[in-house]
Amino acid sequence: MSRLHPSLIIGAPVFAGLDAGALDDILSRAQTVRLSKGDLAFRQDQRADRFFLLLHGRLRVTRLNAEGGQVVVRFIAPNDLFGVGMAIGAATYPGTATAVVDSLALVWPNSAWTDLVAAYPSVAVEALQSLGARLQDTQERVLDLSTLNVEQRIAGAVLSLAAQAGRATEDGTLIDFPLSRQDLAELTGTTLHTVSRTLSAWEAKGLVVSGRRRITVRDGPGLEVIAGKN
Amino acid sequence: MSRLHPSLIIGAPVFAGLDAGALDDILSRAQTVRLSKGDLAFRQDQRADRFFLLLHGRLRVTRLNAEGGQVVVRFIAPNDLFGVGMAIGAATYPGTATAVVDSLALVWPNSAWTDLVAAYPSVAVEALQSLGARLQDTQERVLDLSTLNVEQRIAGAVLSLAAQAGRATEDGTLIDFPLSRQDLAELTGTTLHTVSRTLSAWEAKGLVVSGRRRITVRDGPGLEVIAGKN
DNA sequence: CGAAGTCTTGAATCGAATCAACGGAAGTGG
DNA sequence: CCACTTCCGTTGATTCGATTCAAGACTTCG
Repeated sequence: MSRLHPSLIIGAPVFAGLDAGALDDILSRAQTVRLSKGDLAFRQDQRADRFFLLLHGRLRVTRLNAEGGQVVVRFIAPNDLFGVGMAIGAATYPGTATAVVDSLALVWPNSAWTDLVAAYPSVAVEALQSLGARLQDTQERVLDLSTLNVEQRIAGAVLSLAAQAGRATEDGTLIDFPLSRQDLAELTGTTLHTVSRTLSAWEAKGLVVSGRRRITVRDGPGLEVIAGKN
Repeated sequence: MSRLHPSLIIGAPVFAGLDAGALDDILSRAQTVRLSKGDLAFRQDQRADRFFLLLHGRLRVTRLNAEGGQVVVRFIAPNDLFGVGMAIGAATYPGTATAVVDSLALVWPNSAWTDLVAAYPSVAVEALQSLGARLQDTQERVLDLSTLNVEQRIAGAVLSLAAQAGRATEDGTLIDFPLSRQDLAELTGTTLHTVSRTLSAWEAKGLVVSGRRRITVRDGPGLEVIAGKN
């Protein structure tokens, strides 16, 4: 097996501020996993015995309830740490992580977490910050679900995805991974029908251009007015 | 100022496993705050320069959005750490904490956090776990808001409050702090009207007994059937 | 005792889900 | 490479749960 190069993880916030030796040490405990489109990194309720860092691609994390209802918890971008059940004291993964495009990740056994935190305390601090940011986001989502109507929530979700994964094109900002109406519905607590109608209406007004699993934002400020967060 | 006794914080999970000397050291940096019913521990968007541990009483944390919509983020119980903006990298408090009964808390300046984490690493680990549990709860709430109807959500909220703050009485399990219809509505993303109708219907079926800011669960299993999480 | 806060209940309305049918694009296999 | 199937999206019609509007009763407290 070939050595992994430190440049792989130098951009990851969790490992920010560590020197080359530390990065080497951290990498020496990792393995790489390829995930083809549709493959799972882990499944909900499975024993959480490994954690991951996404190097390339995009993953969707979903969570199911007893009656079969499903929500999209989040989309994982490169340099995001995920599946850290151990660090937060969860025995099993709270959701299912699916590759939405061909992806590449690093994996560590859970035992490495304790060692890493002990050897490099900044890792725990960074993990705490990133967890805090996720808690904030999730609380914001509860607020949105409780106080905004469907159109406002969809606008907010599209804007935040465009900010997270936008790529400039001649048409506007393209959300740079395949995103279905169903995905957007599960992200905003509505149905694919309502999402479809909403996007059609926006397209008629020139706010977005959208197609099969593709959305391009043409008029961000216009969407912000709809989202009504300021 | 009189010395604070270690027994005050011995029950707090964040400080679990520390010896008497450590607890003394930690307490020596703290001050106590009394909060009368209705007082605020901190206000949303205020600079987060202190963090707290609740010793006695109950606090409600709420969060407002731009249009004046409000949700209850959580209720804080004794031994809970709260207002830890600093640890999670937030410059300001993300919500407002109000005492719902006369309460007593310990306060530390933010600067103490860095020192504590450095001197007692288990504090960071415990904080990570408790933050993880809160993230889980909040994600569960997103799932509930997205997939359950109002009656199911209210049932779930009542059951979880009874589990968190229940006291056995001859009538059943009383939620042991003042909880208005409005509070429950802001916790479940509905209106006080719908909560009132729902509780009235449940009372007619013998599932609960409720009155002004009081709810007693008479038939927990009955509510669990309604909540439908199993 | 008056005033503010909390709760209840009826009636009307409305936003979004559901039901239903179809069109088109992408992937699969012979 | 074409036929078939599956997946994804659109749009209309209908229904329904929950909000909104409205009025009044009860409780607590200064």
